[in-house]
Amino acid sequence: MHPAIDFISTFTEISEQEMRTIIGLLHTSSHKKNELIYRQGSIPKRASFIIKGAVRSFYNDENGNERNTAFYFENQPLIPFDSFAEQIPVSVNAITLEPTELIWTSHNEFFGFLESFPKYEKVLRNILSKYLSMQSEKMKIQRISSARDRYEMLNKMQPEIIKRVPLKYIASYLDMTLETLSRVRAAKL
Amino acid sequence: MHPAIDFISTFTEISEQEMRTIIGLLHTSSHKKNELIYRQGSIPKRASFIIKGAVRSFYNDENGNERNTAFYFENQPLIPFDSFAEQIPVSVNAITLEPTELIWTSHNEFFGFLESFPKYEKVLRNILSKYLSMQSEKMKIQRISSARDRYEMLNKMQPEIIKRVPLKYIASYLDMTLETLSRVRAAKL
DNA sequence: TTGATTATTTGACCTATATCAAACTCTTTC
DNA sequence: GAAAGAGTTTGATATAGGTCAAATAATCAA
Repeated sequence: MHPAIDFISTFTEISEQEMRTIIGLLHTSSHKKNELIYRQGSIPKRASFIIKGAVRSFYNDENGNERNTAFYFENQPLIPFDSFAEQIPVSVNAITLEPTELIWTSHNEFFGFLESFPKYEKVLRNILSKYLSMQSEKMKIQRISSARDRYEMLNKMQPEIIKRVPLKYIASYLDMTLETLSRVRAAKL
Repeated sequence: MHPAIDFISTFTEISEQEMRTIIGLLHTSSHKKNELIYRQGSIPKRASFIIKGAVRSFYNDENGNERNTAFYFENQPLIPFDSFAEQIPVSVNAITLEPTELIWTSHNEFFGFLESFPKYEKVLRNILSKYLSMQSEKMKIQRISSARDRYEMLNKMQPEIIKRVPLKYIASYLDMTLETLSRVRAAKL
C-alpha cells in the first residue's frame, strides 16, 4: 500500500475514488545527503511526505549559529505548516540528513483536492491540531532547565533522533553545546 | 461595532446574515482577578474573545513551578488552539490577571456555524496559520541564549506585556528568575 | 489611613554550562 | 588502505545566571 495513504488513513476512512485521486496528485523526488528541501524566507510550494531518509529543519540565530528545530523521518509529513496554507515565507530551512526519497504535491494540487473533497477540511484540521499539540509538548521539553533532563526527556520521547542524528545537530536542538551534550551522555555532568 | 466581528473582518468580508448569525452565537461572561478560565487537562468547551482585561496561561513544570506560556489582552481571541478543534485535553491553565470581560461560543455552536457557512473553514485556517507562525516566532525568542537579549526582544515585540504584567509572571515567561529579570531591567547584568 | 500583603530590588555566594583547546575515533574517498 | 575530514570526547577555565536572604517599595483591604 501507499505510505501517504496509510498516514491519511489514521485520520479518516478513504474511498476508492479519493484514493485514486490522491495517488494521482503525488510526485516523487530523490535527494542526496545535505540537499536543501526548502529555504527559510521562501514561499513553500510543496507539501511533502518522507518515504525514506531523514531531514532536519533549522534557522540561523542572532549569532549566525544554526539552531535545529525538528527532525523528520520516514512515514512522516514534511510540511511547513506555519506557512504552507497561507503561502507566507517559511521560518526555517529544511535539509536532508541522509539520502532521502520524498513524495510531494503542490499547493495548488493540495488545495484543489480540498475543494473537490471538502470532507478533508476536517482531516487537515485534525492533522493541524495534532501538530499544534505536539508543538506545545515540544516547547515544554525545550524549557526544562537542566541540560541533562532535556536530554533524558528526548531519549525517552524520541529515541530515534538520538540513534540517527549526529550529536552536533541534537545539541542545538536541545539548546546546549556539543560538549555539554557529550558530557551529559557520558553521565559526567 | 462588535469587537469579535472586527477581529474576523481582518480575515474576510462578512455578510449581514453571517454577522447576525455570529452575534447570535456569542455569550458574555465576567471574571474577577485570578479567576480560572480553563484548566490544564480539561476538554475546552469554549472559544473566547477578550473584550476587557488580561489573561495569562501557564503550566506547572517538573519542579512544580508555574511556567507562563502566553499573555492575552483585549481584542484577542482566547482559544486553546492546540486542543479546541479536536477536543483533546488542554496543555495549560488560563487565569485572569485583571478583572476581565469575555465573549464566548461553545464548541458545538462554533462548529455548527462552520457547517452552515463553510467559507469560514478558510477563515479558521487563516487564523490557525497566523497562530502557528506566531508560535514559531515565539520559540525563536525563547531560544535566545542571553537573558538580557530575551528581555530586550520582548520589550521590542510586545511592550504591552511589560507594562501590564507583574514581573514574576514575565520572568517565567522569559525563562529566567525574577531576580535576573530585575537586574536585566536595571541594566545591572 | 494604616497595617498587611504583594511586588521588586539588592547583595553575597555558588554552580551549571559555556568557551577554548587539544586529543581521539570513526568515516569517507581517492 | 592511507590520508583527510567528520564526529566525539576530555580537560581547564571563565561566567551568566541561579539560589538564598534581606531590604525596600508599591498596592490593597479594613
